[in-house]
Order: sequence, then C-alpha cells, then structure tokens
Amino acid sequence: MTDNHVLDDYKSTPAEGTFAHRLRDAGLRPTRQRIAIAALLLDGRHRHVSAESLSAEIRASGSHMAEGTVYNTLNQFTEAGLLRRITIHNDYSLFDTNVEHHHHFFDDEADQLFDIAADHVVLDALPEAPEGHEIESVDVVIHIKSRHSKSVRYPR
Amino acid sequence: MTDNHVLDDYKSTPAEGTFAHRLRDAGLRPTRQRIAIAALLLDGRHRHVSAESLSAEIRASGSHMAEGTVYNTLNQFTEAGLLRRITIHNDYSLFDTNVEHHHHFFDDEADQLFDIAADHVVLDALPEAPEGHEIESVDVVIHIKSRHSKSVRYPR
DNA sequence: ATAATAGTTTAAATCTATTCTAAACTACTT
DNA sequence: AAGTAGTTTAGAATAGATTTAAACTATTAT
Repeated sequence: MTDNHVLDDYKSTPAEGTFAHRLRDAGLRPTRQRIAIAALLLDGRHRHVSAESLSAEIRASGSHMAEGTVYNTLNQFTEAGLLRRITIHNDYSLFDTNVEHHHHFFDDEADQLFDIAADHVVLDALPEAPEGHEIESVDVVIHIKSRHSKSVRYPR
Repeated sequence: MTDNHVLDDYKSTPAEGTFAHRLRDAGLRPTRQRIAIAALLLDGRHRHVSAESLSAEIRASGSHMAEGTVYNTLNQFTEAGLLRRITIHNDYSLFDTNVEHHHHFFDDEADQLFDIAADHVVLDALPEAPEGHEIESVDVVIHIKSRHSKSVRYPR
C-alpha cells in the first residue's frame, strides 16, 4: 500500500488529457500543487468548494499546501475559466466546478448552495447594457428558506 | 446659523410620518443614531450605500457615530425590511434604499452598481424550490464590462 | 416625576477571509 | 548544466465586520 497523496500525481507525462496538459492549455504552468488541485476539482464532477473546504480536503488527504497557494490557485483557475466564482454573501467565496451556464438556489439558513439547470430559469427579456458596456454574465441567485420559518436573511 | 448635524433631529414628536414613528413601526427603538441614519437613507431617494460610505457621510455632516453602530443599524434596517442587502462581491456589503423588486447591473471594473427596473428583466420560468422550501427572493445581477476590454472578473 | 429595566451605543479588542511579502524553490529554456 | 522567470512558502498584514463590557438612554413601572 503506497502512500498516494494528492501531490504525488504531478509530472505525469504531459500528454493529451492529463491535468498537466489541461493546465498548460489554460496558460498555467503545471506545478505540483496546481495539478493536485486540478485532480480534485477538474475531474468532471460538479461541486462547490470554498478555499477553506478545499484546504481541508488537501490536508485530509495527507498533503500540505500553503493557504496562500490554495487562494492563488482558485483565483487563477477562475481567471482561466476552469472554475466559476459564485458570490452569495460576504463571508467567503465559493467556486463552482461547473462553468457551464446555470443558476443557483441558496438556503441562507443552512448556508447551502444548489445548482439550477440553465433551462429551468428562463430569462425572457434582458435590458441593454449601459452605453459603452456589454453584458459579461448573468447571475441568478434564488434565495430560499424552509417553509414556515420566519425568514432571516443574514442570521449567522 | 445653528449647528444642524444629522444627530440633532432626534426626539421630534413621534407623530405619524416622522422617522421615529417609522422606526417604531419597524420594531426599532427610535434612538438618536437610528433616526439620523433613517433621515439619510429613508427619505425616499433611491441609492446604494456601504457601511463605509455611510460612515463617511455622517462624519462629513459633522457628527460622530461608532463604526459598530453603523453596521448594527444597517443590519437592523435590513432585517426590518427598510433596506435591502445587495451581495455582489466579497469585498463589502452594499445596501439599497429601494426595497421594491428590481435587479442590478454591476460593472466589475469600475466597482459600480446600477438599478434595473423590475420590468426590464422578465423571468419567464422559475424552478420549484427544493422540497420543504419556498422562494424568498430572486436576485439577478448582470455583470457588465466596457466594450473591447479584456474582461477580468476580480481584478483589484 | 422618579426609579427600575431593558435595549442601545461606544471604543477597543477580536475575528475571519483574503492578500501581500520576501526568501526559497522549481519548471522551463538555453 | 546553468540561468531565469514563475511559483510556493510561512508569516505578516489588511480590511470588513462582529464582539465585548461598560456607560448611556429610551421606555415602563412606581
């Protein structure tokens, strides 16, 4: 039983389809830690992570990575279009591994986020962007609460 | 020319229509500082403030108020439905004096927010809220960028 | 009115997410 | 194999926001 940590996967042959290859395609040098995070987040499964939850996951796998690197990597991946940032509240950022167009439910009470398939929200009319500007993205967040609970938007 | 600071308005007759009256209606004890902030924000004009911008405004008027009180008051007003919190990015909270249903443009480059009249965004289909939940609010934020600029979502 | 009490404000300390820094390291180029 | 440009690191720093406990004030009861 060999120790098989997230960080160990690095420097695989940079062949088509490897994480190293995808990173290079995205203009990112395929370092040990970027490949480790790519392996965790870019495997095709759709999920939402925070810097903190990702950090914990890396730690749990027996590896170590500087906090700052986790933040940097999440930001770089987002800029490269590999992840999508979801801003729901001001407490912390979430990152969605699903970069396709879709929307979100957010349960403020439980601090939980759910995907909504793009075709379940139909935007029938969109306004013109102000003079000299163009639309970059449209984010729809539907805040939900459990039925019969007095809504409190920012309880904590 | 009498010194007429924001904080001076307090303890006006708590008659119908006064800020003190509106605060009491909202379940908030009409204190000096709450009335001052109400006078600045609840005068019917529509605008967006942050804790910082509001603080600066109070300071500029020659008054003083503890930072914490500004935050508390904005949160209490929001909970009472007198303001609406707009979450755009994770840097700081914005509060909208327009609590009617409407949406927002956000220019990430300029860090600027604009209102969109409710009827300019038509949501044609909304998904059912997950089992046991109900929809509390629907927030649409349209991120915009100036034409011909390489979009960067979180520059700073 | 006055006193009691419950809620509020204050300044300062604290917290938490995130970014910055400068030195050590590593992928890539030559 | 050596150089260099980009990256990671730990730790310090920052900024928005909340918490604290004591002082204060609006409200209620006397």
